[in-house]
Amino acid sequence: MSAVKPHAMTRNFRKHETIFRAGDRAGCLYEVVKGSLFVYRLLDDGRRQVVDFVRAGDICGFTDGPEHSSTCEALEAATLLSHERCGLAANPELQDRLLRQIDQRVASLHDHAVALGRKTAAERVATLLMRLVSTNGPGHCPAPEKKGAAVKIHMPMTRGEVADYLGLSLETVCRTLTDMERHGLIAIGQRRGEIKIANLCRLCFVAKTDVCGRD
Amino acid sequence: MSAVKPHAMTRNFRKHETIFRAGDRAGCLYEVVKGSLFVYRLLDDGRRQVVDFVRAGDICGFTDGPEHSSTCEALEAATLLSHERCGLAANPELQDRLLRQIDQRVASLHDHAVALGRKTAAERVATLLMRLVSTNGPGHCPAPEKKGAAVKIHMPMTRGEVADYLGLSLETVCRTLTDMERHGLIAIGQRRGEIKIANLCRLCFVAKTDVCGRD
DNA sequence: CGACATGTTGAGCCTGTTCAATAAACGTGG
DNA sequence: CCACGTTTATTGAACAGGCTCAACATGTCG
Repeated sequence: MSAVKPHAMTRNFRKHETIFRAGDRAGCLYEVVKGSLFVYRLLDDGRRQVVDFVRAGDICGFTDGPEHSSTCEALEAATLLSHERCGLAANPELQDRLLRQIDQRVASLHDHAVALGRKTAAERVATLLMRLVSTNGPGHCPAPEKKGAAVKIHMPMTRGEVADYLGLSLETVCRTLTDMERHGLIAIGQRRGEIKIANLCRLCFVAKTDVCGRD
Repeated sequence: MSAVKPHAMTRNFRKHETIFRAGDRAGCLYEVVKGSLFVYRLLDDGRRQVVDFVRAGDICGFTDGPEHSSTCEALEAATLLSHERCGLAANPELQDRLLRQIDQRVASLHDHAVALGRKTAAERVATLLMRLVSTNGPGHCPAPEKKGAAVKIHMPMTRGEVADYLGLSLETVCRTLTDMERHGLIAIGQRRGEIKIANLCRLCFVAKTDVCGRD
């Protein structure tokens, strides 16, 4: 009903399609309905930092100033709801969701800063794997009912993308995953993006996420 | 007038006083009127990451879940407005300010992620110095009217705090600052926290902030 | 099936760390 | 205002984690 969501528009994106580019005029906020995106920045010499993963339920498109300073790309096929910023005032229901999103986004970005600033390569990789498990937001044990159980996860990004997210080199990500497999922490499937975590709690311990220790 | 700001309360904090601690129940948002704060997280082994600096006009206290996962401390004497979260719905004027803050906070956290993940020690230090110059938000040249001019700044934090913000060791921060002084980029004052930037554009170039290159 | 992208592994190097000693600045009380 | 203890800053030397460059293997998709 257009009365409820005055300026919302649904759009589908394929893997690797661009949602917005650094420099684009920033008129919209994007709400992920299905799939996932990632947001990155580039330095002129080509260095890249993935600053956020955005998943179903999350909102992105935030930017200071009239233009985007980051680029946003679909990590896998995704469905988005785009909301005109100018229609925000007239949409208190979206405002509500937006306010709830802030806490999640900020918490996620804080987690990321801790990983980038103070964690070792193994801790960073483990942290990411744990994040990929969690269906609940961060800050909750991803699977409290199956502590210590084995879980299969899908990692939709390449080693290079993981590296650029974790502030590591592609090779270090590779080596770290191989090491984890050697130590029996995970099993890397033959199909790309398939990883089996042998023991959640053990991985959580390596990640130093502090989440397991909270209860 | 209590009708305008139903649940707001002004409080003063001295340098190093704690605003909230990790684990505290998160009932309030804090708006900085004067001074500045910093927000950090600790790992159990003592590693610390400062995840955000919060300055006049900024809002902090965001957290996923019912408890704070970070600690917030006054960097220098500060005046804060605390707003009960439960009163937010009844305060559209604050909601507006809050929505505008999101863009700034997220942009600042993204900048920080780029620094932590992909910048060298010198680039990180330069980036911080540039941030301390800017009275305008990030994403704008801090002083477009005096490109290339000398500027005096006040750095209210210790080397250790800078290090924990930039994901470096205290010693590296020291050495980097000394190097910059040797190269004539900055002059470190005899009084603590006093730094003179010899040439803004040169420092901006070292910071690889991309801000100077935008126009 | 073949071409191309992605992933894995190795060797040597470099940036930033750690540990340790010294120096400078601050604040307090006389 | 100065002496003294404490905190913060600086500098040096050796080490190490992660990077770079390079070769090779494995998947994937047309």
